[in-house]
Amino acid sequence: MEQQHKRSYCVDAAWTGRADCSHCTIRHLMLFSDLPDSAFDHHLSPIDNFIFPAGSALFTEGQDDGAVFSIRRGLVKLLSLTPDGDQRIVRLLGAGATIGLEILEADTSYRHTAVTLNQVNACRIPASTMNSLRAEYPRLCQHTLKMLQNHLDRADQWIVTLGTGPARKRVARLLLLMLQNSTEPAGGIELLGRGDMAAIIGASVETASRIVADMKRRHLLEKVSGSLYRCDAAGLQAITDEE
Amino acid sequence: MEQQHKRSYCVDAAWTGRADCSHCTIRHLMLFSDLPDSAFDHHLSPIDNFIFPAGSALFTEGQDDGAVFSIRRGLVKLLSLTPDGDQRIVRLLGAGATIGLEILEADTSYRHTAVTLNQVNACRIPASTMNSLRAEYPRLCQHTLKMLQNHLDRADQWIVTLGTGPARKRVARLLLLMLQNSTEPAGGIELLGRGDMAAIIGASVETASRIVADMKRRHLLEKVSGSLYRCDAAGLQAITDEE
DNA sequence: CGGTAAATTGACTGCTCTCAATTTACGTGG
DNA sequence: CCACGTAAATTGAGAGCAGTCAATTTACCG
Repeated sequence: MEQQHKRSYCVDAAWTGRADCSHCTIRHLMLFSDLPDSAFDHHLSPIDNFIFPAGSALFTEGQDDGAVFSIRRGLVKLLSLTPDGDQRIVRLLGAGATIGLEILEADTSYRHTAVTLNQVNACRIPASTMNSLRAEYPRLCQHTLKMLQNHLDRADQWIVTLGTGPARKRVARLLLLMLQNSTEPAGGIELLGRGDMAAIIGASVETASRIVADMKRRHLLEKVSGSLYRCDAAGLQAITDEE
Repeated sequence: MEQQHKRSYCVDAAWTGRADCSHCTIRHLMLFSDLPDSAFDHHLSPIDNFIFPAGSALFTEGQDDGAVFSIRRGLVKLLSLTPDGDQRIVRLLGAGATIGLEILEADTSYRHTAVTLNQVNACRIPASTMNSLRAEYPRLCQHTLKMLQNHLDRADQWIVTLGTGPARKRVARLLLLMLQNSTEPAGGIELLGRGDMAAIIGASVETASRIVADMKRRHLLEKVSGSLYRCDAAGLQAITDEE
């Protein structure tokens, strides 16, 4: 477990304009999928759309921006500090996920630091807007429950599949997991940095690197371009099933 | 990681009678703390109170009893299966916790197997009762959100404090965690079985046993009676802070 | 093309796992 | 209350896995 230097993440997000939820192309999987178009007509606090470059922080642990973020495109990691001062990634979230829901409870702050892994398009929804909408549309509360439950399921799966067994199996399971959620065609995924992999499976950077390098040599991973790799799902599955 | 044989847990729970929520002595921390007394006057489906002996299953992964359980006394472990077929404990829950909330979402089954670690007193609340109460009292939905968020916080903490670092530190953190939640006086805790500890920290039974035995020799743990031990919080803290 | 950060590799140490053997604890029946 | 049987806990020995420290190599950005 290496001691990661706490770097300050840049926050030079580009404001893309006021969000137009009623015409959102992916509203079916978003936070407001249940609400009628009329719900978006008048708010006190506006919903804004941003594009964050890779490596920027949407929010920081302990802070309270008073807003949740709904991810439209890209990948976000949630970081927690270990007792030793290292950072551990406790979740990876992509399009359709809503993060920072914890601040809907009064007098709380963000539980994690949320950092983008690539270019991310996300809407910032003030907590006050959520609260007023919830008063008007009880179904929103139901939907929020569903999303929290989804986070919980992911957290439990994280413990069981990425926190158990030898490092090689954990990496293989991580790659298979990313393959499932990948938007790339034909078994392609954006390979994470070794430091991020290490912070996910709870191992050192060197261990993560050795395992990935070995998988490349065995042609379980083949470089396509940049960080895009095509991977052998059957071969990876064989690793998780070993013994 | 040892291959645990799937034993069938006994389910010989004793029915203690119809629950009387309006006179519940610990209602302030229970599921229905927000509701007025009048809410409990008439339900289609009854709320029952049970006493489960140690080692019995409240519910099983994949099953759907259509009820949540509110724990009044005792300790419950939530088990998940790893890809290797072993079992991993993903949460420990005591008085005031409500488990099985996932079945409130339509057409789902329990995500874990819930097994009692000692004698447990719990109320069984049918999902239908929850749903009708929620329609009547919007605050219940709020409160359910709060409880789910609490589960999520515990899961994240689990990953970070019990899934990271060398085994000795994990055990020390586990003991400190149990000490916090302990109802025993003066640093006393009910020590878990080595198998359970191993399933929590993700190590073999032998490793857990060696660490605990060593802690006893170093007088960080002193037997009081049965599985009740008094532990040296400062000494344990020193272990988590090592290096 | 240089400069920096990331990835890889090597060497070595220490931790954890597995397999096996005891030892201890506990509930049951005599 | 004691003997017995079973399950849990402990301990030992050896192999393999993972961590650390340090050196290179590679990738990427002006």
